[in-house]
Amino acid sequence: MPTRLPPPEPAAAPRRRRKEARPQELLQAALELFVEKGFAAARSEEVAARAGVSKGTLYRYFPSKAELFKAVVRQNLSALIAEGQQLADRFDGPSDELLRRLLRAWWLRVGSTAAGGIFKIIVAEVRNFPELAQFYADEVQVPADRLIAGTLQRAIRRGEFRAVPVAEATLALIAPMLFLALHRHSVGACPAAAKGMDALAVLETHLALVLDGLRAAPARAGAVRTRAPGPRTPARIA
Amino acid sequence: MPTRLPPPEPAAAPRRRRKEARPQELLQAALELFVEKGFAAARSEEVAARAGVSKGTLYRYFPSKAELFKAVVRQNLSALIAEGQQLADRFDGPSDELLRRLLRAWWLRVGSTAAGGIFKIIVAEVRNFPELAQFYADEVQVPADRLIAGTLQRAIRRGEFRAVPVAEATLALIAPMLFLALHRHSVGACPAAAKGMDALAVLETHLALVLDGLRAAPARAGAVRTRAPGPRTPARIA
Amino acid sequence: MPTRLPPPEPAAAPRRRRKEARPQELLQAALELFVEKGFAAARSEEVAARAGVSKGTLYRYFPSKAELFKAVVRQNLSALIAEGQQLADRFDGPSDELLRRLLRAWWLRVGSTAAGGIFKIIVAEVRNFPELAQFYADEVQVPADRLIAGTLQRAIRRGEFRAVPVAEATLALIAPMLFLALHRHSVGACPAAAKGMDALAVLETHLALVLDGLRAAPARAGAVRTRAPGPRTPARIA
Amino acid sequence: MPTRLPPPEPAAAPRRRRKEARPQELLQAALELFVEKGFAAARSEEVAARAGVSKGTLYRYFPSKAELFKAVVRQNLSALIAEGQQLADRFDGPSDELLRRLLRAWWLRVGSTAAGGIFKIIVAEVRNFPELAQFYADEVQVPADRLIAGTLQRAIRRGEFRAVPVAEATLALIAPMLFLALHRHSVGACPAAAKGMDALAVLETHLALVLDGLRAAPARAGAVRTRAPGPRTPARIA
DNA sequence: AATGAATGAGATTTCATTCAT
DNA sequence: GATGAATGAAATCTCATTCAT
Repeated sequence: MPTRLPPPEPAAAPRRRRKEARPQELLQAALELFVEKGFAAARSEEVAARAGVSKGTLYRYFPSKAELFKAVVRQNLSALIAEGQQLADRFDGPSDELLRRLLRAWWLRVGSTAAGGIFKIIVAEVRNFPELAQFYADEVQVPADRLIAGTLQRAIRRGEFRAVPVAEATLALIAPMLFLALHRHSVGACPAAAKGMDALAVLETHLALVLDGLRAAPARAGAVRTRAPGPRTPARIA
Repeated sequence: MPTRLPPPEPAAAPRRRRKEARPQELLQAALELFVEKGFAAARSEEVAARAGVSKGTLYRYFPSKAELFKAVVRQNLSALIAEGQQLADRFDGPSDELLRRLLRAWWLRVGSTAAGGIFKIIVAEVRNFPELAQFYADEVQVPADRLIAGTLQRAIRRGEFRAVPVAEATLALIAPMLFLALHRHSVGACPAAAKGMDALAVLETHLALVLDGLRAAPARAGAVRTRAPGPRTPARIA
Repeated sequence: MPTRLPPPEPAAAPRRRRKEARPQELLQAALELFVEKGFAAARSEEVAARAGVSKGTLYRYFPSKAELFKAVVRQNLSALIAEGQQLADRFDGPSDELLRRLLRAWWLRVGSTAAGGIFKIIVAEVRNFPELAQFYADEVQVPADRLIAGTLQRAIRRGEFRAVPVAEATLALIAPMLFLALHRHSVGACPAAAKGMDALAVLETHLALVLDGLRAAPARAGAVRTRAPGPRTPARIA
Repeated sequence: MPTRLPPPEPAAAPRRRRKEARPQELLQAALELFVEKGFAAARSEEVAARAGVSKGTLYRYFPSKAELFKAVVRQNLSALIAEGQQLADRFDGPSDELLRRLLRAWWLRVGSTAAGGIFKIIVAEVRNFPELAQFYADEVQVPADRLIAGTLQRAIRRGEFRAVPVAEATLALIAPMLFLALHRHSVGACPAAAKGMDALAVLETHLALVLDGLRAAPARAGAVRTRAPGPRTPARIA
């Protein structure tokens, strides 16, 4: 649970200690505010105010709003992906176990926290800020995709999963988790649309279903077709 | 079917027709632009320009940007939901067939078209525009939920589906579709992150897996647990 | 003498007429303010206010402060240079007469008016705004130099002037005029340093001296050496 | 002699010397930066950085940016003027020789060095900083004018020069030199407008011409009129 | 004495909305 | 009815100056 920042604490914290903690405090405030309002709508000044400093101070630490956002992304997503990749590299148990671990860790540390809101921002504003689009692709999308798709391929290679199309399966695997994260920070955060729901329950249901469907065993053959025979509409994801 | 706006002076269409077609053209232009840029970032003037009229004219038809957006939502989502509800009300075949029809229609007419971008806008900006949040909840969320959740309940009542928690299952059912729609209009539209993928393939895979998992039959009992026994983290969707 | 703009004149001028006069009024206000404060220090809002409109209106007509400045330069300098070039092209009297006409016209229409202040701005800020530097070089410096240097060469070709180094002579010719223009808008405009002086007297003195010195006749040979024999310090103008 | 600042840690200079040299280094850095960017646009922090100290230290030595600038002016201009005045006071050779010495010294020690850039600053920014205007008038303009005008009067009194209007002649005398100094630090420093030219050649040409014209001898009477008989336009230098 | 963290006024530019023509 | 000129509230970012350490 993201702990609230303590109030300014006028004299308690000596200058020196404050200064070292500043970037952290600013990043935390920025994460919160970006998630609440989005990148464009979040005002730098409010980020600063929430971290208990003035506008000018924010700019001492981060040269622009865009760089501030990048720092938020790095702090909250990059580390986790790197850890996941390390785990995957040395893991030698069954692949579905690896997948479960990766996805659960993601949910616990990202999806269910404020960091999950970053995806809302990306989804919402990537088209308006090409610089951020590129950054996100390089810093998050590519490594994360390599991690999950790589794990699926490992599973297929080891005969644990059927030979499914990897890109599509990757998306099907993570879509509900991302969607839940998105939801929590948008409609789910609105009084108007509030509707209590157990996110973890949804996720577990989803995971159970999908991992089950991926399994190599020929159980109930034909019941699950990887590729539907329907009309080939050209609905390609750009 | 969404057609491109004609260039400023289409000799074919006499002035009379243009005038009557105005609202349509404005709505179409607004849909496109809102989806491209988002609600806040789309400029009224550009909407007007894209519809071939002036800013002032736009305001003659819609009293504010917010009302324009509402009209876009009504035109593109409300009608489909109503149709779906009508279908559900008089349908008496198997429930999974009904669900397939509803979801396929949604994909064909919303998810795979510009209208699907409305969800991106909602996800991104509800929190910044409470008025829109309320409107969306009333106009889309509640009726759509009633339609899908109602169908699930019908299926359970008729013994076609197992007794799953309806709210969670509804979400798990629609999440990947919404997610794909979102994706198409955000990361998927960015050159930086372009990655060809067959959306329909993802959807069919997903539908097959999930509907399969929902079925009442005791097939491979235990393989799919509706509720995971793991630690009950309080990760409730707000 | 630059006539002051009339006060806003609330109802007298109909919307339409105002609109057509706007760019002119804005350019006039911009010229005045740029000359008073310099490019960087002049505030867009004050330019607008001086033209009797609001900040936003200024930006309807000129997309940025830099473009506004360019428009001011074009209006006040480019036209005169072009006229001068035309005169030179069809002039067939004695070259010193041509030079006198060119320089007097410059003084009357630029040097002695607010437009002369543009040189102050260029001198002061060209290094801080490379975009303006390039613009000025292309739009003013090169054509003006061609005009004057060309005239000197014509004079030399026709045997009217001695074979002086053209570039240096061009500078020596215009330096005092530019300097006077500069002076009028800087130190000369300060109460602290006010010192009445007859600009035209200075100029005529200068012209007389220099044109006299340039003449081809061998009068008092040696009295005026084009190039001093002193130690060749490498004091080259960059 | 202006030497480049040493890099941050010059082993050769012990801490002691550094400390004593501080004001010098700061003044040198300030001169360079003021000349490059102008008074308003030069950032205090960059001055400090260029002198190898921190912002705070700069403020320890000079209480404000304006005072720093004044110190730069005093160091670079006042001394030379005082020297010139001393020379003039005890000089008893021909006046044109005195003038040549004064102007050449000025060019060698000011016009051709970074100090010459101070005039660019004055020209550009006096109007925006009345405090500096007053300071400059008192500290530079008045004494310098007294020196040159005094010398002219001496020459006239001694019958060496004709009875020219002193103020105008003073200006005509120094204008090209100032102009060249200005030029070197503005347009001349811009790659866009670079045009090699021999500054000293221009100056010598000018000096030769003007001193020649001033001479008392009735040489070629009428060729050089001190005051043109043309229409008396009221083009007075403010 | 020296540092550099902090401040906050201020500058350019954007855009929803109004309303005279 | 249609137009587009005009407004002015914001929002990002800069920098001289102060002062705790």
